[in-house]
Amino acid sequence: MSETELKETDATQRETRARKPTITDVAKAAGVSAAAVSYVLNGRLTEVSASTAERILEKVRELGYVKNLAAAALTGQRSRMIAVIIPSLYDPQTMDAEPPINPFYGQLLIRLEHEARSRGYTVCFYTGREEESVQFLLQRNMDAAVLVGFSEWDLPNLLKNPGIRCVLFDSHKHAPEHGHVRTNEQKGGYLSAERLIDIGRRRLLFVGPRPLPDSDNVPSERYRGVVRACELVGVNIEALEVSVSYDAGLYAAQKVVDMAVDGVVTTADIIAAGLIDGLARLGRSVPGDVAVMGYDNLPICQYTRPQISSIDQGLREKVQAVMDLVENPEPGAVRIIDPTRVLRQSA
Amino acid sequence: MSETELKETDATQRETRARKPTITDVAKAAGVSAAAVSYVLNGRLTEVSASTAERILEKVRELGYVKNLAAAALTGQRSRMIAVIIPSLYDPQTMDAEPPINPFYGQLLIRLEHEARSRGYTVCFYTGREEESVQFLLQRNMDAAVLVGFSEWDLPNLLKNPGIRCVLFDSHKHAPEHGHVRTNEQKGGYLSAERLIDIGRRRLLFVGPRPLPDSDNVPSERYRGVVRACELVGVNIEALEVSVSYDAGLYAAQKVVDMAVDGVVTTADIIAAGLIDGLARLGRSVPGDVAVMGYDNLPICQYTRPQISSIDQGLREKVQAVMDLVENPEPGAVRIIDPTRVLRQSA
DNA sequence: CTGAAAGCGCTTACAG
DNA sequence: CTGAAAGCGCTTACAG
Repeated sequence: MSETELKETDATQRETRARKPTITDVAKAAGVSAAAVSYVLNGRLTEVSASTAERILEKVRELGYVKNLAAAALTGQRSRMIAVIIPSLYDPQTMDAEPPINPFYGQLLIRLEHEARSRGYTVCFYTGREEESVQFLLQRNMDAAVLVGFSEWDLPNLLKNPGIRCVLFDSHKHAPEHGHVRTNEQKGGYLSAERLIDIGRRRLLFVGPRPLPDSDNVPSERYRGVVRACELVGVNIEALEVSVSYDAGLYAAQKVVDMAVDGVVTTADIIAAGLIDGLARLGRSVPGDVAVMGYDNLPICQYTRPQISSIDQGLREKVQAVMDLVENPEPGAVRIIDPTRVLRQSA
Repeated sequence: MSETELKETDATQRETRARKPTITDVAKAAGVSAAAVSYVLNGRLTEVSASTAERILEKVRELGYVKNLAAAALTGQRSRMIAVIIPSLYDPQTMDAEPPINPFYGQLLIRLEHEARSRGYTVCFYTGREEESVQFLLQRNMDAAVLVGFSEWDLPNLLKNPGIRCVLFDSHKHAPEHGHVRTNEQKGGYLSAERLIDIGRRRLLFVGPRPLPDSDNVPSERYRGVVRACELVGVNIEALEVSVSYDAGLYAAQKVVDMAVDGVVTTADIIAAGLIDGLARLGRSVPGDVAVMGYDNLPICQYTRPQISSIDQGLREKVQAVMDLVENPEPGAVRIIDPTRVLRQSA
């Protein structure tokens, strides 16, 4: 019995075919081997004659064949999936997502997906605990994890796991095996304070997560920039520790009044939004009595009254840098993007 | 030569092992077959003795084994990945994501991921064109696609492809093969208009995407609810067509003044935010001269001055309903969630 | 209760 | 230039 006969028998036995055509279906239809189809699909044109390739591609179209990427990934290829991990989204205690979520993360996700897709990547999104995210990344065979804004957190399991490639985004900790993308935070702080000084403010307050003298996390770096700007002209500066939320800004308003400051550097637009509202409630005018700088340059800067002057962190560039490092990892690489100042009404 | 000897030879030949342990590695370490490991991993405890299971689990821990879900999915299992498709995120012409993105989508994504994860699903996120998304879903073997807010768009390739399970979110088109989750839009419109009427407004304007008499898309349904509320008390109502953005709201302000209305129903908080700012520029007070209702009850409702009274669409419940339908598909099912009214300052 | 075998859909050397 | 074979990591009947 010849090979051909055997094959035909096989074919007839499987009358009821799975809905989704496979590479084998295409191969049969085109009268070639699965290997040939694979070659054509992967652009290895030297391996197949032009006419066969043509025939194969026609069958691909005809059958509506779509490659199963999971199967392809199994043979040692990259999965072309990346995961965005945002640990700070939830209250770590309760893991509850109920309360105000900084709209910055939505922006980031959307921008990142756009850039990733243009390069042929799919983005998954994960907000669980660290230990679980290690499991997740391994299970799903992610090409890389983009770790967003972890500050004092340790992520030893993630960072040390040799099977996981990471790109640290807005994270101060240096991981020698991984890539890093961040804004020049000192410059951001400097630009912010400088504006307040330029418009004649002399009693400044920094409002945001606590800056630490011996840390290089985001708020600490920003504060450093603020201090630098102040020292240049001998202006007074203090710091008020609050969390990153609208309510925190609201709360800060009373302090601002008590301390009789005339200019505030915040570390987030949503803090600024809360502060502006809080000050209004206390009968203070912005920027008249107190000038306020935001940070991130989110759309909400336009929505508040007065509109928020802010620092744009160059998200577009940062997202490109992230994908560059995903595609061409450079262990220990640090990409630092310069922020710019966007003036509106609040300062 | 015995089987055992052969196996040992094999083992020694692969001294340099892949970093990530496989089911076979675990099997070898535990001295059982891969099948046994698989059974234990999948909780088929009847197939394996308790002592063997124990031994296997120990090795799993010891080796740090993590299952490759892609491989598992290959054997006909579900991938436990879902994709959130948001076609309306970009300008369909340019596919450019630059300009204002409604923060609602960020909220939705984050909530959905939370709910999905708690049920063991991973969420991917996709904003490409329809044709490409079909390809994407098939390639990635997604269990389901959550189609967010498509209105006049046709998605024939997506909806008709038998290989793709969809859950339509806030989409008016009825797809008999798929599940649907939406808000009771008529009620939302009704609640919004009712509030304006309650506070004595008699010249109302509906501001949002154009409502159509013969359509049951989101704005049309909301408008219907608005009209119903107005007819009950003989109040005048007109409609102004704008896109969903802050700038559109800003633009609408002049019209609102020209038309001398005293109450506005918008279809989105960001429209309301723009409108409020636009009215302020024109020297009108909100809610004094014009009362304004938002829609979605986003965090930004707190940030504006005055704060926006809005309609909460019950996102939490909706997200649960979506996942219910992902797990237990009911072709043609429609889950309708009732919205609630949240009063602040703007109305 | 346990193991060997076949298969999921793809890719990659390796012979012809 | 083309095809048969082995393998990726897992699961599932099917014999023992």
